[in-house]
Amino acid sequence: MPRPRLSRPARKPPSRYHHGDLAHAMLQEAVRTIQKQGIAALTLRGVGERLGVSRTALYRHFADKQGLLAAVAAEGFRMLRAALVEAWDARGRGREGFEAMGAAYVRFAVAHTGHYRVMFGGVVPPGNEDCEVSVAGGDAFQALVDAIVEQQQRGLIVSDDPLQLARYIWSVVHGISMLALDGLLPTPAEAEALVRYANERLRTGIAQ
Amino acid sequence: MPRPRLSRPARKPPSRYHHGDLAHAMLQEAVRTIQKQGIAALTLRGVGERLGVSRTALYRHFADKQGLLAAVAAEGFRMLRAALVEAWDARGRGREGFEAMGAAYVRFAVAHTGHYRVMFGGVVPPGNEDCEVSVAGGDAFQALVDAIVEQQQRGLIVSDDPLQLARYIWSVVHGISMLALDGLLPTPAEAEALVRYANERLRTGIAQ
DNA sequence: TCCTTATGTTGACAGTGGCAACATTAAGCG
DNA sequence: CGCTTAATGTTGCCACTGTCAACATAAGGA
Repeated sequence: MPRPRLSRPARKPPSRYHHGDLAHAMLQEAVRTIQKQGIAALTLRGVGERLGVSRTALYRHFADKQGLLAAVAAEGFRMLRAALVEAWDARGRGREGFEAMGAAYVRFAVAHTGHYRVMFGGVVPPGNEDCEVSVAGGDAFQALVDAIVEQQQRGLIVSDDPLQLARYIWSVVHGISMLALDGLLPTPAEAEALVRYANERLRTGIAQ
Repeated sequence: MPRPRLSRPARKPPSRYHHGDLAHAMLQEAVRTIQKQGIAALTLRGVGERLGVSRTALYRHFADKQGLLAAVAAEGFRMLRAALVEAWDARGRGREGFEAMGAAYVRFAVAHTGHYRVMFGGVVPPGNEDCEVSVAGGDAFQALVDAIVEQQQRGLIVSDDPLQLARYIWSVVHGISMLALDGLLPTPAEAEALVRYANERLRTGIAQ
């Protein structure tokens, strides 16, 4: 029940009826819920309630629950891309920066479980080449491709098809992230150790 | 409504009240549903209906929906393990067999989407070290470790910690599988090409 | 000022997982 | 054979969920 307005509304939350930036708040709350309790526990009613808003307010900002999840995935891919290029740039865009990129990937996955699980949980039905989440995902992948091409031009990496190389490397970091998320790498330290090991073996191969 | 029994029951389905092997049938039906329509579309009522059985019959064979999904995951891990050792054994337990193992992994993931999505979708809450699914998953992983150790003893693979090596290689094949499942590798042929490429780069590394 | 649009709310409905109580069959045992 | 008991399947019921339609409220331009 909406308690009667006691005094005239303050400046910052002027009305309490219109939230101001509900879409963003809902995204945040959805991510927090998934991170703490898993995707299955995400409830539109719960999100609304925790934000002090009605259960269907969401429909003014997202098409439906799928839409909310798609937005989470898209935001996740944008954040991932930012983390990747940041690591790559901050460490000199050389071999060191490239390895930092890998570490940044896994660190993102572990730190932002809520996003990551939605990004790769088969939640968004694949196919739509030009939907927001596909575009964001493609951009993140492209950051890796760009770094590979740059390394190839400096002769630091074999000059195979960059796309294939990128897929291969993406598989490695994504696989490590999944192992960590599924609790198969007990501690975060173990995850970082695996990343370091993977970087070494990635460079030199496993053949004797 | 159960239509009145017109003639005495035939031999094979003697009663129609007791199904005979309902647990197995439900597993099968659940997998089929997930494969065709995704995890979100899996409904206990739907499973029961499609099997000509009541909606709550499932509870005589599984604790709840989670239990059914856990059984799917466990069965998946057992099937995966069988596929891995079969490929490893059939191709001579050498380098060729080892690469066949990788190909078999990806082939399993692509062919059994229904199982694979449950195995790695974050559906089973991690932690329980000794639950059925954890054990089955550990066994599948162990098959890879064993193959690595055997290769190391023949001097075909660098003699690093086998566990770390196994995690690294598992990450590669799991990552490729995920890319394929999420539709990022358009055709199955493209997936196989990536596996072949990964095998080559896995051996020799990416450094120039 | 009034009208339009954006935003939030309430009521209602079908579908879902799950529990308790009941019905039906199979299986052991004299 | 008959009786008892456990296994298996069913129905009634409940709280909860996503979603839509209708309504309420606020913000902004004319």
